[in-house]
Amino acid sequence: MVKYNDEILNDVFHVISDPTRREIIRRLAIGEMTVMNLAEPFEMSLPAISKHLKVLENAGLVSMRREGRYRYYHLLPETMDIAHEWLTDLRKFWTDQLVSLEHFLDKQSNED
Amino acid sequence: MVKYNDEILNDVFHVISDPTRREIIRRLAIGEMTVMNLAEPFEMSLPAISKHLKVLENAGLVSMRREGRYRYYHLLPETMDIAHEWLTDLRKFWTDQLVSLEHFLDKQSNED
DNA sequence: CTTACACTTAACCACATGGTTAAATATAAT
DNA sequence: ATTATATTTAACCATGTGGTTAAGTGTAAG
Repeated sequence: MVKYNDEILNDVFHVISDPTRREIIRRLAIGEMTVMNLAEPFEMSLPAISKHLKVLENAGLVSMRREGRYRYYHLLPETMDIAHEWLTDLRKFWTDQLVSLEHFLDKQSNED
Repeated sequence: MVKYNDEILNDVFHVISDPTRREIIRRLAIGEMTVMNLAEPFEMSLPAISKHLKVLENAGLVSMRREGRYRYYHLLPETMDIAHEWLTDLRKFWTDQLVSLEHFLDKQSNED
């Protein structure tokens, strides 16, 4: 059994369960961006975006560099890879089991 | 841009951000199980497990069949596939951009 | 040095979450 | 019929979440 860091998974999945944060991530995947720039398409106050960015940063999904009064945020893909890996491994697992489960359910319904 | 169902993603990622529910999913990936059986390794009341199962069920990640007084829960992989796909697509996206970002950051640090 | 700009922090609010115990439901066993 | 078993529902509680507005911080521009 592969060892996963449960706390990282808690954080990452929680982070990406919010649609605003998913959109932020998707936009940062295109390239780095300032907060102002990131916030622009959202109908939401700047502090709200700022909080989302902090959540993303604490989870290790983004980082930033300061340039004057601007802060350029960018993605840190490594952490998200852990989440992707968890899903990929699980997926592999259940697709193996799926056939036997279906056999079981078929047998089940035949017995009724 | 591929169309993702945002609400499904909200639900699925929220569901799997809880370690208890992840463990339930992992155990159900092995095969179907009764609630009692599922609850056994957790230091948690049965109602708590019951609630988790309801959350999983509402998100479309599990289903169950009744057999007498038992309820056998099993995975419904399709929904989770949507989450996996979202991460896979995003991953593809950023790995493409990664090289150019690193170039940019290198250029950046060289300019200091 | 004062004002504008790009943010973050603080204080607050309504609502959701994850747990609890106690009671309810439904089937099985005696 | 009565009791035991499997599970859910109800009522409750503490804590966390995602938003708000107002105030604070640091850099840039006039």
